[in-house]
Amino acid sequence: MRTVEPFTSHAELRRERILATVDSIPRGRVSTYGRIAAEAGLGRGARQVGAALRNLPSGRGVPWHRVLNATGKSSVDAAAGVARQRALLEAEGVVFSASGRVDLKRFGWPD
DNA sequence: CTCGTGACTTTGT
DNA sequence: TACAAAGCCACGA
Repeated sequence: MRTVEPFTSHAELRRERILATVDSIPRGRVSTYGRIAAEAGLGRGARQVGAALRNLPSGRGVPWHRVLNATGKSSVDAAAGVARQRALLEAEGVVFSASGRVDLKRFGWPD
């Protein structure tokens, strides 16, 4: 069969690379929007990473919860969302400080 | 082309 | 540690 790539916009390719990178974060580790952007070859496109995760197609199994901001905190707005993200990470062994932050020196990825 | 927006980041108090 | 301001970047009105 001829994998005829029916039209893949530049924006779509970029999004795929972002999701692929997020998907490569090991279980029990976390990364940041900025790092993901760099890893995916977006330079300073941290906000683009956030945008990609914001409208995630449910059920694709992307470990969105392993992405935190540069200070090690959740950037998800709704309190319920923050709690869900934290629960998922704690279930993998990630530890949160009293101020609700994750030590990136210890759980950050890539090392 | 200019403006406003946003799961961001860096810098300066 | 916390907050504000400015920087940054793709998008869409």
